[in-house]
Amino acid sequence: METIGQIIRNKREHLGLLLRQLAASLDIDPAILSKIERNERKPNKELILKLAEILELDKEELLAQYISDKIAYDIAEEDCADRVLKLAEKKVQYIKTHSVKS
Amino acid sequence: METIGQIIRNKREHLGLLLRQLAASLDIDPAILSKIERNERKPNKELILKLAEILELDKEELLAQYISDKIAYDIAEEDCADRVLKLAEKKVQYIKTHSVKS
DNA sequence: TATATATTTGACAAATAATGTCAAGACAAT
DNA sequence: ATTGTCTTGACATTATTTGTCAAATATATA
Repeated sequence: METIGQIIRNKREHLGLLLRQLAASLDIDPAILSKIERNERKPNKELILKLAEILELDKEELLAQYISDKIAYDIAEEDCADRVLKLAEKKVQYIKTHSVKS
Repeated sequence: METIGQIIRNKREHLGLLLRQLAASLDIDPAILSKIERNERKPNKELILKLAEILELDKEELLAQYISDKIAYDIAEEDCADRVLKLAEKKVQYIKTHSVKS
């Protein structure tokens, strides 16, 4: 299973970009990008969208990977992870059907 | 659909406890508990476990409600919520099967 | 080996978010 | 009006996230 960091690093290298070059495009310090690619630090949503743009990756897909990573990390340690995900699904449905459409 | 706050308030009132009494048992300010019961502030895991203990609620169940609340809140705004949950499920499986058993 | 370039690491600062404290306000019952 | 309960909001404290930087490490090549 490929991590977010691996996806980013693979794509960057495939495009022949240096870490500092991509970092410059993203307007962040190369040290941060290095840590993100090694999954030592988590990118935020804004950065994910920028990355998808620059690396020509599907925005929705990368975002889904990013959010699911966060969730998996949150609940992996719990032994009720399956139940949690089922409940979350229900709640999302509920929120969607009951929220005010803008 | 019952929220965490509602579950707590219902049970507290059913047990005939005043807000300040339960707050004292939990060793928190009544203002905080008031906000938690109205879902204005989120309890943390430690508090959830204390609450389950004192209110005689199932620990696993309350914890599952609490975590799924957090997740649903995180992803409800995304329009790829379903995909995110499916991915999270896979990742949890992966983490579980690949993590070192203590 | 020496030099240049790229990445990693860790210490630290700054910004942001979570949590705790408190007093005044609102509400209901008597 | 007084008492008791809960709510609200301003503020302080603490924790977490995010950003900055320079030194250390790694890699390649003359």
